[in-house]
Formats: sequence, C-alpha cells, structure tokens
Amino acid sequence: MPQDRVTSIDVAKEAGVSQSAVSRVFSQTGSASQKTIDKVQKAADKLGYRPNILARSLITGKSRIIGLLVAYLENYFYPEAVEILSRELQKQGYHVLIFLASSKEGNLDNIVQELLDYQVDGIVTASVSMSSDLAQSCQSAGIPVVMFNRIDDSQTANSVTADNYQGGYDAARYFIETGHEKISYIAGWEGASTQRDREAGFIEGLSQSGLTLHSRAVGDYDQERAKQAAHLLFDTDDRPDAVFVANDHMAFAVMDVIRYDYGLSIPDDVAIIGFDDVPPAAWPAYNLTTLRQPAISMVQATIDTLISQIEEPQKERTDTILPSPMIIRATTRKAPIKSIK
Amino acid sequence: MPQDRVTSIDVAKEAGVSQSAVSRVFSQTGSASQKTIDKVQKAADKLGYRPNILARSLITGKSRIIGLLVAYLENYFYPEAVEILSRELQKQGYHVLIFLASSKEGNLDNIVQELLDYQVDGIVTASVSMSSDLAQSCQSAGIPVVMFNRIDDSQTANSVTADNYQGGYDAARYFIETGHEKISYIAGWEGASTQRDREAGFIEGLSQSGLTLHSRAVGDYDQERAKQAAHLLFDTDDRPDAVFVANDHMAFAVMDVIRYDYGLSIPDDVAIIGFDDVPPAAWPAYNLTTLRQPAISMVQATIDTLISQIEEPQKERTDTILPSPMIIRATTRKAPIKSIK
DNA sequence: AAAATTTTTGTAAATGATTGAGATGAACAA
DNA sequence: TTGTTCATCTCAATCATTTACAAAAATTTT
Repeated sequence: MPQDRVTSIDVAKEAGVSQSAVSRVFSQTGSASQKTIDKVQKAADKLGYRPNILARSLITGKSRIIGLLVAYLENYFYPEAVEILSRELQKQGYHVLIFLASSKEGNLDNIVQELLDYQVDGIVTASVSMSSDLAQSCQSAGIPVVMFNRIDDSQTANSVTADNYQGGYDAARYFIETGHEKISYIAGWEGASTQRDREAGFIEGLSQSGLTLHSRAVGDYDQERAKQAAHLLFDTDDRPDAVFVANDHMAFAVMDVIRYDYGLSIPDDVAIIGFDDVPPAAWPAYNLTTLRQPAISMVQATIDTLISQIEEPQKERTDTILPSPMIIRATTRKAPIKSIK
Repeated sequence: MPQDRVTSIDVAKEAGVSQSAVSRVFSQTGSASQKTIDKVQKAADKLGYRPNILARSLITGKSRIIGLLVAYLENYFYPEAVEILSRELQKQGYHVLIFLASSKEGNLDNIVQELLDYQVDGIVTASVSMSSDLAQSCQSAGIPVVMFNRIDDSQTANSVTADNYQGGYDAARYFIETGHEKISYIAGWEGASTQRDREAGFIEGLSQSGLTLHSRAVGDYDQERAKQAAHLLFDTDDRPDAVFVANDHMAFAVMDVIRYDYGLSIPDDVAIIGFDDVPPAAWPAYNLTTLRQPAISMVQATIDTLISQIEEPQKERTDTILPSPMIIRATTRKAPIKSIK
C-alpha cells in the first residue's frame, strides 16, 4: 500500500517554516539562514522527506533524464559503452532512460516520440541511424541529440565516432606490409556510416599499393550472416589470405568458420583484422588484431557534447572523431622490421 | 532554443473546447463524443501536441518508469537480460531508468534513494544484493522490488532465479557419470546467493557418490580472479580432472588458462562445466557445457511479478525459481549410454 | 411530449515542487 | 532615534496535467 508521500508541506509544518523555505533548502538556488537549514534538515530527516523530481522537472523544465536509444546489445561494444555512459552521467546528476529500437526501422519515429514525451533533456543514439527529419524534430523541440558511433549525414545531430576511415586504411596497410596480396573484406550493415567509412579507408589503403579487393561479402554486423559471408569467401579455389572484418563481433564468427569449418590456421593461412577491440578480442582463444574504438573517450566526448548543448542551446553542432589505434595481436603476421614503401 | 511547448490549453483553444476535454481525449479514461475527439485530434496534430508525461505522472502518482539497478554488464548474461527486459516493458508502456551501482556497496543506499526520487513504479535489481533494510525502505514506500538472479534472504523483496541448486547438483552428477573423481570448484563472489546455491547443489551432488571437492578456489565472478583461481588449482602435482566454474564468464578465462598456460586438452585432460549459457558459450572456440539460465523466461517472470505487484499492491511477495537445464557441449566427456546409479 | 436516464462537457481543485514580488526584521550609520 | 541596507522569509502564481462535481446536452423510456 503506497503510504502517503511526505511532501514539502509536511516538512514545513514539522519545521515551523513556510513550504517555500523547505524548497529553498533543497534546491541549491535559494538562500536560507543556517538556522532554517538546520530546522528543515532535521524535520526532513525525521519524516524521510525527499523532493519529488517529477514535480521539480515540471516547473524547471529540466528532467535531468537522458534518453538512450540503442538497437541491440549483442555487439559487446555497446554494453561496455552503456555502462560507462550511465556511470558518468550519474556522476553529473543525470540519469539514463533506455529505449530499445526494434530492428524494424519503421517504429523509430514512435520511439523518439515516446522519448520526447518523457521530456528528456537530451538524446544519445547508439548503433542507430536517425533519419534527418527525425533528428530535425528533436532539434526543433530543443532537445540535443548525439549519435554515438554513427555519423549523421544530414548534419543535424552531433556525432562521436572513432576514426573509421583511418582504421580501415591502417588495416589495409598492415596487411600489405605483412606480405598479403589476396585481401578480402566482410562488410557490416550497409546502412551504417561505420561500415561505409571503414570500407572506404580500407579500399584507399589497398589502392595505395595498386591493389583492389580480392573478394567481398556482407555480414550485416550479424554473426550468422557473417558466417555465411565467410563461406562465400572460402568456398572457392582462390581463397583470400587476409580478411578485414568490419567488426570484432563478426570477426569471431568468421574465425570460427575459418578454423573449424575449413581447418585453416590463423594467421598462417589467413590473417584477420577486426574492428572495436571488445573484451573477447583479447581472450587467448581469439587474440584478435583489431582497431580499437576508445569507448571511454568516446563516451566522454558524447557526454561533453550533450551537456554543453543542454546548457547552451545555441551552441553549434559538432562531429568528434577519435583515433582508432591498431592493436596488434595474434591473428596477423608480424610486421617486418622495415616496412615496405 | 527550446521552443514553447504546446500544452493542452493551446490545443483546447485551437479546437474550441475546454482544456479538460483535451485531457479526456488523451487519457483513455475520459469519455468524449466522437465530435470532440475529432476536433481535438485535428488541433493536436496541427500543433504537434503530445501530453507531458511528467505532469501526468505527478497527478496520477504513476510514472510508468521502472528503475533498473545493475552492478556491471561485463558478464554477458546481463546485457542480454537488459535488452529483453527493456523491450518487454516497452511493449507494456513502461520504460527503464538504468542505474549502475558501483562495486562499492556503500553507496547503494544513495542510488536507491535517487531511484525513489524519480518516483519509479517498481525496481528491478540485477547482479545486486540489496540489504534487507534497503528492501524494506522500498517496501514501505510502496515500491515493489524484484531481484533478478539473486535471492533475498530477508524475504522482503521478490526474486526470480534459475534453479541454481539443482544446476550445481546436475553438474556434479554429470562429472561423476562421465567418470571423474578429482573434481574441483571455482566459486563466484561469496556474497551472492547464486554462488552459494550453485556450490551447495554441487557439493550435495558429489556427496551422493561419497565424493568431496578435490580442491576449491574463489574467482569472485571476475575473469582476472578466475585466472588466479585456475592457477591455484593447477599449480600442483595433484590436478583436478574436472572443474565446475560458477559462471560462464569465468569459465572462459579458466579454459584459456588450462589450454594456453598449461597446454592441457579439454575435455580429455580436464572437463569443464560453466553456468549461464551466455552466447559465447556456444561459440566453437569454447563450446562450453553449461547450465542454461533461461533469460527470456526469467525476464518474463520478473515483469509479471513486478507488474502484478504494481497493480495490486497488497499482493504477496513471490520467489520464482526456473529450471536450469544442462546444455551438453564439448568441454565434457560423453556420458555413457547407461548412467551409473 | 414529458420524464427519466445517460452521456458529455466545463469549472475548478488538486498534484508537489520552483520562483518572483513584496514583507519582515536585524544590523548599521548618521 | 531614524533611515537605509540586506539577507531572509512568506505569499501566491506557475508548471501541465488529471479528475470530482455539477451543469448541460443527448438519448431513452413512458
């Protein structure tokens, strides 16, 4: 049975002050004498009073809730990011209301509407591309949006990404430096900017040495699809000797196929590079060479962008691109001391 | 610049009806003639009106927000659970406000207080044990609490768990059936009911055949600790030939140590059973025999319990225990056709 | 067609806080 | 003592909705 909530009026009565005095004590803004502060604190403690955030939000117009819109947590880069994001925001007095977008694009509009219904102060999207008119409608509602790990082509929302292009480029260069020539690519979901940029950088890196993709298949950032893609690449007489996989999550599945379905050895027969550096990439069973997405600094940039826009609404949008260093592990050959031109 | 929110008053003016009529149209409770409904809808669409949930919550006393309190997302059982939980609650018109408890127990009280400040309708804790007075304080605030994957010894909160005791028991029986005698255990964090029950069941299963633990070490549900624990067990002349590891997350680390640090073969030299059946357990690199925690039905039970208590506050608390079937993969020997008595 | 009943509607009072305007009173200077 | 200043306090309006109540309108019954 929900017992009657204790309100500021109850506290005021108990402390023998006005209700607004109680409010002033609990909202840092107000001025109050030490004497009232003490009286109010004492009464509040006695009654177990805590201000009702909903009522506060209603009048201040700030809910201190950040909406997080995420498509799936299956790729372990996201749980990690969500954990850090939530922890950091918590420190700054914000909290995260989490919304899962179904794979169906269709209902994204509804979900964003629901988010706005909750009067969130800002929105972070992760692994979701927002249509430009959707971003626009948040914009015009005065709610800043940061796309985490996606770039907004329409240039309305802010974005924070790793340097996907450079990462792809580096992967290509490293394969070439370690003597590969039959180099293939397994793509992520083609609607994602990460996929597009990683591939573009990779192609550019190959073409620097006059190479092109040996073969290519699409894995849609999904393990099952990635397995099919791997089969596509290896069910042939002319197999690649190096594969760049658009993220680690797929790379694990691809490695499993290469090792257990084809009995090939990594990196001797085939070298693999992934992208993300999720925790399992460091597990000895995979020990995957990969491009690290710096989760902590990406989240930090996300929060900084979001909060600065919440506090200064007229602030310009920004695109933050953070370096994605290559973490060399055991799925690639050792680079020679002297790298080729 | 946050543009002026459009309120029910604006819509009322536009539609030429009273403000309460607008409210009636948007809250399913109210009665309104088709004619007003149409007028209001039209005006609302034109102005882009949507009811302010915070204001609604303030007066109804129901926020339709569920607080989720989770300690860490590193164990991949939790992202999965969070995803399902959030999706299911969304379907029922609830949303999840996520709070991360630091590893420090100390501040749990503060976090729960913050949760209550947001006027959540219910609380789900995952991988967190709530102290009994904390649970009590939610109870007395009229907020139902469901502990997901933890049992509340003080019997104040509801709980939903897999059958940890039976799972541990089954693991022991299976090791014995497949001919093991030197059977060890790597424990989880000893404050957790899951750890306690899994171990108790395991010990009981061994003792049915007159066996006791060959050796034991504590891994605290942490991969680094689990590795140390594995070393403790294997840096000896008298190594175990079977190890039950209290969860999959640790089991992966233990397998890595056994394979790569000691060069032993699984399951020929050592058999391993884990607990949870997280997705990587099915990856060919591990192919781990484990006890499945049925994430979907556990979440479903959590939601059912929570919602029924929200709707009928006088309802009794419940403990739900769901079966945890053994998933036999490749880290254990094959059971003989005829099992021993 | 009048009476009885039901449905719809508007008015106004909640909900639990913040906050601007003005009142109160203490401290201080002249 | 009187006037001024300043911090502190109270009052009342405000935020955007729901909802009890009563009045009005529509519908059904007689």
